[in-house]
Amino acid sequence: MPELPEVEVVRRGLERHVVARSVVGAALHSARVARRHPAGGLDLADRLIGQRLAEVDRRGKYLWLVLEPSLEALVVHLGMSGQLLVVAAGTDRLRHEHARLTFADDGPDLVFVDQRTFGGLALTDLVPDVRGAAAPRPYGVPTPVAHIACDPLEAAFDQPAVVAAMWRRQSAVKRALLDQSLVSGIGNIYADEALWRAGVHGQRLCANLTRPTLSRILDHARDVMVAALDQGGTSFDATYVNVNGASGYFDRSLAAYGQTGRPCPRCGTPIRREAFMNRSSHSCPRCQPKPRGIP
DNA sequence: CTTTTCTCCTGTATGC
DNA sequence: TGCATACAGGAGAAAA
Repeated sequence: MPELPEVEVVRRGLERHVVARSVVGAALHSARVARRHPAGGLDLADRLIGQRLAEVDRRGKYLWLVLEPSLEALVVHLGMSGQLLVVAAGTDRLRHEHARLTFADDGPDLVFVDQRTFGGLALTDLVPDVRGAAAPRPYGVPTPVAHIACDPLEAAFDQPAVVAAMWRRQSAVKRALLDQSLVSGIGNIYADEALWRAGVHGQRLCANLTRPTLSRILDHARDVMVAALDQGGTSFDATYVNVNGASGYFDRSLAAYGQTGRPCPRCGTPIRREAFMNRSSHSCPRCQPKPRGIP
């Protein structure tokens, strides 16, 4: 699943393959891919044509291209299975292809592919970046990103403030890690890994943890995402931007996520899987004891 | 305001 | 073999 490291790998690929190019054609193949664009897919496509992709930026799992001359943003969210692929101009439509941009230079097309269709595109205004005001972005951020918190890799990420906000919460610490308005970029995989590294069960209440412990969990979240990014970067193929290529290699380094029944790398106890928030949580029964009152 | 639950989607794996 | 069911889960709307 694309979380922060995978999205960053895609951002770097776009920087290399599409930034500074001008859109000459845009096709949206399904209404659903533009469902977050209120004016609809035709409007989105029309407004892209003739624009230059001036810059690519990211916050958490959101990705966007700054358009010139309109100074709007093409916002991309990959959802669970979205991919941006750079393919030779004019190649046949791909399986699960939902959108395609073609360029004035007759170079490769940019294709949005998404099997489970939780991802999508939108064209929105750029607004001043309030959340990241400590390290402002020259173009600002797209409207749908304005309510998203900074991610742990941003210069403007204020960890003491995030720790304080978490500590005030009456909710499970894993729920807080997944709340993109508190800290962005963390999904189910890296939440489980960060909690395993910290030796904390995800159903512990934030308010019952110490602030140093919460801070340590965020440190681990950052560390594990940087480690994944380092490996994703090495698996990047020069000819296309591939989300699966980014996460595939790091799979071998996961200690908890998806490791049900395998020995905990720290103590050897089999990793358990539990249902939480309508998804799966993976943890070590010995290193991450459950809080009281949780069966 | 804060916190939780529900819904969207389809390919793959598993069970009877 | 065939059909039904569970599962993967990000994010926003709706509900509590």
